[in-house]
Amino acid sequence: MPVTLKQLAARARVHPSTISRVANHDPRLRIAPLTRQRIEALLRETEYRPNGVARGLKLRQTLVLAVVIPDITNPFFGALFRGIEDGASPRGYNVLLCNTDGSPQRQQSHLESLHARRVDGVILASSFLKDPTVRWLRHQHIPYVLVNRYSDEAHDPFVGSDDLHGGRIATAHLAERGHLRIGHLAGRPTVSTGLLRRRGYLAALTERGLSIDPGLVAESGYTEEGGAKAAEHLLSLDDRPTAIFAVTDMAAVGAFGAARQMGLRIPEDVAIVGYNDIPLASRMVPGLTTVHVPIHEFGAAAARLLLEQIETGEPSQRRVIFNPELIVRGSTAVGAGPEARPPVAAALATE
Amino acid sequence: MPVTLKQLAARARVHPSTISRVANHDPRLRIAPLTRQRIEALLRETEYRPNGVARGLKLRQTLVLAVVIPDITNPFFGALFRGIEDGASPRGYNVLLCNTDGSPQRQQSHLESLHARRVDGVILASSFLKDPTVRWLRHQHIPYVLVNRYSDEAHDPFVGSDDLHGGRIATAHLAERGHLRIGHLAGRPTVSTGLLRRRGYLAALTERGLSIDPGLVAESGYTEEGGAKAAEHLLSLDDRPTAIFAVTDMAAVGAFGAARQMGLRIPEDVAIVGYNDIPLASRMVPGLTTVHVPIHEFGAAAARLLLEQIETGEPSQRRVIFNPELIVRGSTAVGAGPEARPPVAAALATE
DNA sequence: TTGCAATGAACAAACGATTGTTCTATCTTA
DNA sequence: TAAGATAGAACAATCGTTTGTTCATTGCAA
Repeated sequence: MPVTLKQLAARARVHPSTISRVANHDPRLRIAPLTRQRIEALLRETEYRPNGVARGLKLRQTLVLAVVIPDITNPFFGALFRGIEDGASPRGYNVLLCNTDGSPQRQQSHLESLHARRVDGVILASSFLKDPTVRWLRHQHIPYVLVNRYSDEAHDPFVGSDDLHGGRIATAHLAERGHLRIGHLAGRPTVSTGLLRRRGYLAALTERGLSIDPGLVAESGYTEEGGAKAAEHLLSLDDRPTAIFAVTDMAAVGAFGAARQMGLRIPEDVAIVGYNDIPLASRMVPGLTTVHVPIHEFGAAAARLLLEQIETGEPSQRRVIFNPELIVRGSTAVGAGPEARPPVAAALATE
Repeated sequence: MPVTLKQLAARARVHPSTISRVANHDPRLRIAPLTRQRIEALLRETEYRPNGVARGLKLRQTLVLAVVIPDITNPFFGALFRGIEDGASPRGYNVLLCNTDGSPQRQQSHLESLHARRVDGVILASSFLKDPTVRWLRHQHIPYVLVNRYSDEAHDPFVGSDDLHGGRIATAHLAERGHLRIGHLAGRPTVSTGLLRRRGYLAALTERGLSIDPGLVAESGYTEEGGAKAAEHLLSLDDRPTAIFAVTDMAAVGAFGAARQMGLRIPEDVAIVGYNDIPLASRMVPGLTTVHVPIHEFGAAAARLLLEQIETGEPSQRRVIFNPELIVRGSTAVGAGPEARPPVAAALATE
């Protein structure tokens, strides 16, 4: 068992409080130089470290944060977590990681457990629009920050990107490449990123005078499997899209697989754009054109916002919005669009 | 502030201990049915949850585990973490995640911090051979399990794969494909996986009667960048290898990039084998031949071993070793080896 | 020598739970 | 009816810190 203040006090023949004051460099402490030296030597010799649990009880702060995400296996959240840890660790915080797999129930039960542990704050990257869990967090006065997805436009501290704009530039890029039938692998409209990127997609179509075909929007969710399924559906349509904007890179990866499976070439037969610019995007062959967002920065900024609230004791409503940026790679290569070579379906359609 | 036992006691006009006993279903409690009902109603009404910090102090257990890894951004560790959480979460544990970036100093400072927090146990996936940090863990009587890498052959509870065998079958596979000059992107010999997979590589060469050329072993570490650099070096040699066994998939991914950069085709000009079978491996083009290990199982087994120690209070020395399995994919495709088409360097060498 | 200010350190009350022990009625039983 | 058993709940110590307050010395000035 690690040494306690009381044991040290016994050895030094002083009161535990005196040891505590020496260890904490209490400025109000008046102490004889010799006594101080004796105690300091003892502290070093025993490598005394205060019991964090007892300290947490007394000081009402645990120096623990929690991060709640859908799935750490998704590279997006790996990078996000690093950003958070890199922001929080130097300030003495440790970080709990909780995966929800997208289940609201697991999210709520994780949060209740975290609350019982008295974590100092929570970063939530798995929130839904109008999420009761977020309201619960607010109601419990637990400091929190939403990241990537928001829940309620105005009231939550939030770090993310302008998803509407991101969806728009991704889709506009495909339109500029000459694509007329652009499909969308969509997130659920109950999630802000899903809703906004879809809106951006629709806005871009309208702005370019392209017709909107609801049949070209397929809900994929944010996973590779979901992306593969939804893409397979779209690409099996009689007049299939010549291009697809996927709500996330992982969905795009699924679409890559589905297209390959169906013998379609990328970008010749179908162009694909993703979202997030995870490291995998640049490693694919061809490279995945995608909307870049500074994932690590998301995490770092979220940590900052959270620590700020913890330190001031005031809930914040600050929103940090990064500007998404299109990164063009091979999956939408020039000269491969429909203007260069009419896709199979288009050719058939002229019969 | 959440409600406390004392406040509830005041409202119910009983002693706090009575509330505690009702809340915990203390079997030794004798209580009037009406009083019990009154208290139970109060507990439900106020949604009382005991303060985990106070509970931790009194019971000397925090229900928190910690996972220490090099970098969660590496997909291997993402899957590992999920395995751990899936094993620990149903038992009421939350899990702290700490990244070391391979630095022994960060590892040690993380562990000291975790110890001060009185985490119930630690899963360490970033240990070195003869790691002073591991000795420190043992000395502090902190329950721990090493995973993937071990530190000291006999004395630590460990979950991993037979790396010697894995390195051997990976290399043997390349030899069977007809490769005579097989390079190795190696891990540092101060890490068990690095050392053993290298030994496996050497053993396979010897067994196949192939000559051992120390110049064909380049230290890459476990990152993509390291793999790229080391591969570039090997592939620039006058008599460059026609095949490469990389110590991990991430290093292999780096090698993929380097080969591409140099205009070499995979597998025609250079065949590549990785290790771990991360999801990325099957998504590469061509698919990456690799040594499969059950990563999620690693995590689940490590959690089991750790919880077992925590519950019995006895340090364990159990070792769970999984059998690695070769997964053959396009990066070592048949008919593309040197017997089918002499690689450039070999052709030049005949001049 | 008395009185008062420093000085140096002990005291004690939290923080919020858990749990062995003790106390006080009430009820049996002889 | 007195003694003992039992039910029902209070008491109190403890986990290891932190921190406002109090207490004893000593030193110095009057």
